[in-house]
Amino acid sequence: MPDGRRLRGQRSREAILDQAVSLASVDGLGGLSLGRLAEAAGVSKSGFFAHWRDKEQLQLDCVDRARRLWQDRVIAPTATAPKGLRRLFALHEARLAFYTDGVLPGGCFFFVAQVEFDDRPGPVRDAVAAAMADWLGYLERRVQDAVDLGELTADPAQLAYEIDALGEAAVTHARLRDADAAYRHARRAVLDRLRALATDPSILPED
Amino acid sequence: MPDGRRLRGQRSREAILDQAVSLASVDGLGGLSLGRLAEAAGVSKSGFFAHWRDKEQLQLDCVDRARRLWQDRVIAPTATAPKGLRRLFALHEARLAFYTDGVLPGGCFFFVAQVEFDDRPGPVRDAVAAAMADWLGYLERRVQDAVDLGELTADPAQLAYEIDALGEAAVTHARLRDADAAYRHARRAVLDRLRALATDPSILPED
DNA sequence: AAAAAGAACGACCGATCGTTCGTATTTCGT
DNA sequence: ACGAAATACGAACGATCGGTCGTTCTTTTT
Repeated sequence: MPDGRRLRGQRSREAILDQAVSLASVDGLGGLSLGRLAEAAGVSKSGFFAHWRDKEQLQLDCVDRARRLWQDRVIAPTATAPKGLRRLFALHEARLAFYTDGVLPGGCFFFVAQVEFDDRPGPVRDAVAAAMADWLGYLERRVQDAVDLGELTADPAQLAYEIDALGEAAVTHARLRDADAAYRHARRAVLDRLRALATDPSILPED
Repeated sequence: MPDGRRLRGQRSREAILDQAVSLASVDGLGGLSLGRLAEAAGVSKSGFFAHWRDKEQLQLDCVDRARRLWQDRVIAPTATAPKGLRRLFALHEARLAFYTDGVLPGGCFFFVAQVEFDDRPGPVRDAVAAAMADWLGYLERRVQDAVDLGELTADPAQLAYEIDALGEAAVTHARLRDADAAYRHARRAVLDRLRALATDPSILPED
């Protein structure tokens, strides 16, 4: 049980990590520079190495931190929605809220990370791939829930791909084109798709 | 009309540019290093500056080059398909073929570029945004064609967003998860969506 | 009280980054 | 034939990169 000196270290470690995830959501895990990170976190560059052996260790911890952030801000809030179709759509809306609320300045950590590392073998790529596999798997299981409840007729893997793709694209569309239109299209696309596959579309909102 | 010396210069300029687009499709326009680019293209690093004033000029030319590549390999081949719904789906299939054929080692230049520059103001961002606006606009007009022919009932901007999102996501899914499944899901998603909106679904393949 | 461990620092390292400069060679316009 | 222009080069520049080292101060452990 840490306190005193160790507590202070742990606090600054978390402050650095939060800054790192934020900066990485904009410039990527590679574009993240230790000098700029240290400056933004208010520590010296060498002080950084008291907490991480090298940049790669920080990157791996960033993936873990971003995972928990996603868990807390996207997955957890949907627990109040009724299991099945409505919770599935709540998941999509929570994701869009994550973007519109500006939780991360770059929009989505994993979106940047997977584009950056999908062609770069190594431990970081594996961690990103595992995180994406977990997320997609979670989506699939929520689709399966709705199927099991008789609310939906769908292939889970197929529908999970669609929901993820339609939500993810909102990040860049919002930044490079029209933000309102992007989120509106992303929401409408999944809503229409779910209503089309639903046994009883009336349990979902009309718009 | 260039020849002789000028011709050689133009050739090496194009060779460098092709290499740049290829490398940038993997590491991004920023991750692209002039040293590695020069080495890959077989010229000296300083020789590069005989063709471009600075890195930004190269990046802008890369955007232009990638646009023409997309035009030649995705848009042009769909000219043989019947106008309307079938040409719209042919466009999606041509895009997936662009990925599966491995035209660019990183999959899609613009995918990487837009993630990289959506938060970085400047001329390159503007060029990327313009290219994406052109592509999305083209998609919308092809949707509108199908609507005008009475083959489709859809909001062009909405459907264009969906088709683009469902195609784009295949790039990272193919690299980080299962390639076959990614392309299968991407194809199936758009096919199902178009068949659902079609006046006469039988003019599209069943699978 | 002594010793071990943790946090943080400034100074510095070699490598690489984008870029500039001077120069040599070759072809083009006149 | 001749000067201008284009192509390409090697060497070097300042800046920044990730990372190391030695040191100081404080806390924890023994």
